[in-house]
Amino acid sequence: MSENISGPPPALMERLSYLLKRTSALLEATIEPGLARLGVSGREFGVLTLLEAEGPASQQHLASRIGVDRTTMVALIDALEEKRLVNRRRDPSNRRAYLLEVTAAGRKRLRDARKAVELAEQEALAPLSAAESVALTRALQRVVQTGAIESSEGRATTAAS
Amino acid sequence: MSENISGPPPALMERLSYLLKRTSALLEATIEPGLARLGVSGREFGVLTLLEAEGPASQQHLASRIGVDRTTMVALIDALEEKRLVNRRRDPSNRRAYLLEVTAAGRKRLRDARKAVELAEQEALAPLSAAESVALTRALQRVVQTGAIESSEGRATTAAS
DNA sequence: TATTGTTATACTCTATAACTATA
DNA sequence: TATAGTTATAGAGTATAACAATA
Repeated sequence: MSENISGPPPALMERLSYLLKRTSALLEATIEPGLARLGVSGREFGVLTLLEAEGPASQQHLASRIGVDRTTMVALIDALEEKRLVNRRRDPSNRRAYLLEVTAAGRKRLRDARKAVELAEQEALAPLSAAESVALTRALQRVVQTGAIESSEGRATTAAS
Repeated sequence: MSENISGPPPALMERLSYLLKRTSALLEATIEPGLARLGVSGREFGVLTLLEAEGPASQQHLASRIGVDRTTMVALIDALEEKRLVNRRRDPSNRRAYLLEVTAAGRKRLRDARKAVELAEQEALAPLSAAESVALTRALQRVVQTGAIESSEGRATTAAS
């Protein structure tokens, strides 16, 4: 009947796993509203980013790149296609597969979404100096890079958005 | 039929949200096997840590501290109680509530689990220098601390383990 | 009337198995 | 026989609603 505005548990603030999960959730919560106003989810933003960067690709390719099953990809692309942000074209050289491509509207939407995401990222990183933010990003990049190499000898790990 | 050992998409490696999610997933994947061998999940480890640090507490208190619903807490405590790691005692001053407490076996298990977690954390952070690891932890702590303050004016965000 | 723990239930997310059309 | 996309379905995880005991 008193201490209800708790704040994060000090006992967990030294646990890197907790810090990462919580920071990730925090950033996602900061990002999602902005993206929602633009009519895309975090994951859709990831798919659009990937598709623009790595050219026309099949659903399967995209799925493996993003770390989800190909069956999960179906609904994702369904939604993006319905919003006219992505196009399904048959691959002439393999008519089982699609060549997915970002539409003009999709590229425009992606630019706006990227701005919204970058704004949210800056907001979440407000307590850090510019140099610290860069250091954080670089550190995470190295961990992911190394971890990805090692886990390619074992099971694959997920993550989109 | 060639580029199958992909690695992380460069297009997403500048996205902090992606880096955080992926690092978090990577670390969790590194931690879980070690904890599994000790018979606890990541979330159970979090509950034990919290309970040891913040003394006897009710399920509701614990749930709000960890950011889950009180109904979710029931099964969690059921499992910990069945393993004799946590004890349910009625609160004499409020017989609706429990006073949950870590058993002696629970404290022992927690010590072992903490060692396993710290080992996994070091493994995941191997590509960073000691100074960089500390900087990463400190940076995340500040982001979480600040973010927690701001989101207490809005909705609560989750994260356990 | 409100609160703690509980259960039943529904919802979300994701993967596995099985089908189709292509190869 | 294998592969790309699809569908149906099942499993994990979580929350909402409703109930009993207590306040």
